[in-house]
Amino acid sequence: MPELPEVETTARLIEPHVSGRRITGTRVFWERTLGGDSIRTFRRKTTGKQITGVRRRAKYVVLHLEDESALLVHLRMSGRLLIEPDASKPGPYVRVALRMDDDHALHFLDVRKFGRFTHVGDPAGALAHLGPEPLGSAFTVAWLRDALRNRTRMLKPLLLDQTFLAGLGNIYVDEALHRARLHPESPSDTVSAPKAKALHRAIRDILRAAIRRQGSSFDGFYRTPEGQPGDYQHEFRVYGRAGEPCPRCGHPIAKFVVGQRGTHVCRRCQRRTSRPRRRARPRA
DNA sequence: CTATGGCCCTGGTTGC
DNA sequence: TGCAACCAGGGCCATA
Repeated sequence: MPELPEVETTARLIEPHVSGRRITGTRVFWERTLGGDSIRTFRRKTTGKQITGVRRRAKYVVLHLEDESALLVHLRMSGRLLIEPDASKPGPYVRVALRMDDDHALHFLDVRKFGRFTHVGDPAGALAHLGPEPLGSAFTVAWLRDALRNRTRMLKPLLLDQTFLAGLGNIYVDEALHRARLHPESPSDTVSAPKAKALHRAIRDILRAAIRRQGSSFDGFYRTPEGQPGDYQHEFRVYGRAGEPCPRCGHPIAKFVVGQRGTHVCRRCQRRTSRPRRRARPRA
């Protein structure tokens, strides 16, 4: 599923095709993709506007418009952005199509309709609830160590919480926890300082490597805007490898559910830690 | 603050 | 073989 590396790749690849272009026409084929606006309202807000820049924040592709508003694109499960010749008629799963002033169009495809293509007047405000970027300067070892210590949730749900840290999804969390030898169900405040450091490094290394490989493709959904699959799935150590030997120790990879998410661990490498039991009161 | 569960969706997989 | 039930999955919302 598209997570930070896939969204980053998408943003980078569409940027040269849409930055500086003007939107000359908007078509919407599934209204709920707009996340609240009616088709009429959305068309009014976007048609004629110039796209001044493309960025990524968390798992959003942000298309900045000339009037300081923006389009927030969230790929969710199955969304994709494509650059198409304007003449081409939208394929079966296209939910939104923006015609550009250079005879190309930006298509938002989304089989499962979970994705969003939303216009917001104040992008900074709309994104303000998100946690730090894992590859940004605010995400330091010290920040992570302290942030983990100040919470009590299980590690995996916490790392998936976009208001805690922005951009990780199910795949890269499983990979990072395995790399750092941490158990997804360990309470975050039981993570030692050295482990926090290892987790910090694992997250950054994995995300950077995945971006270098243009993300991960394994279920027929994610492709770059150029139609190419990513390559990072070949580097998975635990995700989707239930029953296979752990690449580090050979112990079979286990799969179970944590916080309603399929979760992959090596039970030998990743030992669950728990909070010290309340000491029983010595009685008389 | 944390945990749980439902909802949104569809195509692919599983079970009978 | 055919068909229905089931499942994955990110974010959001309601509830406890």
